Amino acid sequence: MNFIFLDRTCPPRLTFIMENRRRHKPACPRKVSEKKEQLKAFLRQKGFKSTRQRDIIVTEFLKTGEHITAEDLYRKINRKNREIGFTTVYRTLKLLTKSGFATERLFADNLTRYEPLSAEDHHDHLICLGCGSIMEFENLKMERLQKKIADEFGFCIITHKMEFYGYCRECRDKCG
Amino acid sequence: MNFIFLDRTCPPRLTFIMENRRRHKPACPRKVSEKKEQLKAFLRQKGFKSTRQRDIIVTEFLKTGEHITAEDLYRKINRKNREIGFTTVYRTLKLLTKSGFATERLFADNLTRYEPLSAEDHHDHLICLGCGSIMEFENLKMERLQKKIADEFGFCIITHKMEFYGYCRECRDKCG
DNA sequence: AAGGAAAATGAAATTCATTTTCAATTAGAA
DNA sequence: TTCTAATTGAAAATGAATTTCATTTTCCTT
Ligand SMILES: [Mn+2]
Ligand SMILES: [Mn+2]
Ligand SMILES: [Zn+2]
Ligand SMILES: [Zn+2]
Repeated sequence: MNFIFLDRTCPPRLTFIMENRRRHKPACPRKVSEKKEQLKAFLRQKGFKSTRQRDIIVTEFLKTGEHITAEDLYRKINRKNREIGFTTVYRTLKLLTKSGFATERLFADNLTRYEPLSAEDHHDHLICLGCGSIMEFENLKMERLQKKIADEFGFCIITHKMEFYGYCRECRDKCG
Repeated sequence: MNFIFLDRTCPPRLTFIMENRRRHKPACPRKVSEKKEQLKAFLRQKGFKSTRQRDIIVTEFLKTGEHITAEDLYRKINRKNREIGFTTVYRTLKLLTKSGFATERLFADNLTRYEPLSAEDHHDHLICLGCGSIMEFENLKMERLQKKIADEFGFCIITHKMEFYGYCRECRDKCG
């Protein structure tokens, strides 16, 4: 598991955030196999091949459900399947991303994480510097305000990135 | 100069953004020397030393005024001062950051840039995928809304990151 | 003005996540 | 089954960021 040392810029102080401890939101088995069917169809349609490795990797990725690095997913898979290489895990996550089944995220610790999420779907993140938990939100008012600000500049937004770093309820209560 | 290839995640399409072309906002000479005095006082107070290299690097950094990589600042300085090394430019930018005279920024191209800005001062960015220009904004309503969202999660925000990627007025008009 | 300790410098080496290479293997169409 | 293109995985390459270390410089103390 990745222990993340997040180097905060402003006050020259080091905090660390641990591996994502958010209660998992693993897709239910039905959803997982549904996704897998979609992917299989997609691969076939594009002339890609379905392989044992891809199946295992995708299954594990969808089961896990949240912001995971290629490295961590590899380790998780490697426990049971010693023969699957890191490179294949890495490439499968890239493939999923390009195919619209996953989204790449780069948070402040500068490690690439993936989450099973169709490309169109959007949300932003609250990241706890204490325990590393990641909360997600979507706020219409926010999106509207963003558009309004952009408009004032004559700027047309294609994507945006919004992340809050701070302390979650538990960590705030604990550390004061 | 850094030509930045920004790999957008969603639609698997490559765009590139060129070196920051924003009209420069170099601090006026008076402000520059004022800052330099402040820094000198700071260094002395902390037991650091004032050196010819630091003076040159800081001067050039403050003159430049905007989001620049260590590499680019080095190249700029190296034209006139062949004997100043990259490492020293890098270390000076780090020092300025730790001292609160500069802020580190990591945009989507994953290169560390620095801007001369005191740590407390805050703004967000609009980044043009066409020409690489970077616009800055600050919006009170936005900050309040962020706080409101965080509050709903019992989350206490320490810092946040908000960046819009898209096309500026000129690029929008040009490319349609 | 020396002298000396601590800090700074810069070339080169290291780190570390990410990405690519390449030879061997495999999927799946014919 | 055969053939071809795709896939795999170990190892190498990449590239920005950071550290190392021998040398030089600053600046405080005699
Ligand atoms: Mn998410
Ligand atoms: Mn800025
Ligand atoms: Zn927490
Ligand atoms: Zn533009």
